[in-house]
Amino acid sequence: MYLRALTALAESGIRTCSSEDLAVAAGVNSAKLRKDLSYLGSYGTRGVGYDVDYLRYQIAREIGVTQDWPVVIVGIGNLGHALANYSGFRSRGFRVVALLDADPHVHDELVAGVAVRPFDDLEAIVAEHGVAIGVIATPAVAAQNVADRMVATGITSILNFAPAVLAVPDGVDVRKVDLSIELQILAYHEQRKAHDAGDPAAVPGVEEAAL
Amino acid sequence: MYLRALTALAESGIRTCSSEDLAVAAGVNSAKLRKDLSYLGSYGTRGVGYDVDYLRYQIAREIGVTQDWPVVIVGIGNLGHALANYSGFRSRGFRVVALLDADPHVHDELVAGVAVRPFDDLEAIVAEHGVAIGVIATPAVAAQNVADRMVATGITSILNFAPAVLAVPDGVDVRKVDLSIELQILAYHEQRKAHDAGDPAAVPGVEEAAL
DNA sequence: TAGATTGTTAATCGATTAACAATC
DNA sequence: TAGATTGTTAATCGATTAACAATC
Repeated sequence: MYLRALTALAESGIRTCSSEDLAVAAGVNSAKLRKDLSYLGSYGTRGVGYDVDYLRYQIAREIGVTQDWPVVIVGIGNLGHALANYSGFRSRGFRVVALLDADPHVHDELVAGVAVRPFDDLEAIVAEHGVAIGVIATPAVAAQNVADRMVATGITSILNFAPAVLAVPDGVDVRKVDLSIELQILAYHEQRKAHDAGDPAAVPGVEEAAL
Repeated sequence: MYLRALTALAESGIRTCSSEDLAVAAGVNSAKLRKDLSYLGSYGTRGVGYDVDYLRYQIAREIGVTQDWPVVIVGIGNLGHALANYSGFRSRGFRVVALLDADPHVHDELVAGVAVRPFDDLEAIVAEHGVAIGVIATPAVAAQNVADRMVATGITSILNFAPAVLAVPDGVDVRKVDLSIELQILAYHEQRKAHDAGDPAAVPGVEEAAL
């Protein structure tokens, strides 16, 4: 987030910024920002602030954004399509080297210039490209099996879009993105707003303190 | 998450479960689960556990999943397409009532059976359908303007897929999903793994304690 | 009654933030 | 030197979890 905010600052011609400036741009508290940056090193100047380009470079180097990361996407439904075409991945060093799907009907179809291949090609593709990161965009029922196969082939990081809890061995990182839970959380708060406004259709709720 | 885990349990024929069972299914600690449920009420039976269907009903009622939520999606690129087609929304009570885009080239195009309309139709659509939730799937530069217009029309919950920090008034909820930051976090950990394994190409990192 | 499991308390843990000495 | 701002400490806050009395 800080990297992104710094890039935006640089693009608007700003060469130097204070922790307060950057914190506002990133939407966080400035003390938190300074503490976070302190884990990377001491890249600011007291009384002056941070050199935008220099800090950008240091953060980019630290988080490995300079490397090229080959990625496979499994499950080429609507979401898989969108992910394959998502420009934000490519521009941040992620290269989609293969799209896999268990359904033969979509095989050889071109998505974002890449042909969809059978899921059983996973091992060969991971070995060929040195893939470390896999993306799961399958239905929930298929996700654990896909994860198991990914782990068996040596993938150690998984981005899971399927609404399922994955069991993986130690040393494998899983991050989960659940689009409909995000909407549900918003809907819950909407309902609470209606309730607080005295709408009689709203149900009695839990303690606000718990939220 | 608990609701989803309970649904999965119910579908596999399980009628009763302990907090430990449900915690495992949801991927959390059982003490946390019991504490979370305690905010809703006291729906378990000591010595026995929870009735799956009863607890499902209570959670569903509490989070408002029984209601129908009209939603507008702004920005019909790849991601907007995928979101419009995403079956997980419809099945959880979210109804996409309109797709909006500023680009006239995509107007009247049918996506998931819904015609894309001009962004300027926002006010009319929100008023007509009583929309409270908006989804932003535009490029980052357009996001703040879209959010401002949404807020002006009375939308009070925004799901933001654009990589931008949105400024909104108090009382408006924003949730942000940033797909490439998720991948970047995985890539960061991958880099750390390579570093810890002694790969000389890996850069020196921050303290593990900070992660 | 004995065993099991909840609901809740209190302890622990970690993240956030205010405050300020260091220093440009 | 005076003003500004970092880097870091210590306080605060909130979330997680262990432990256990309540009770089925």
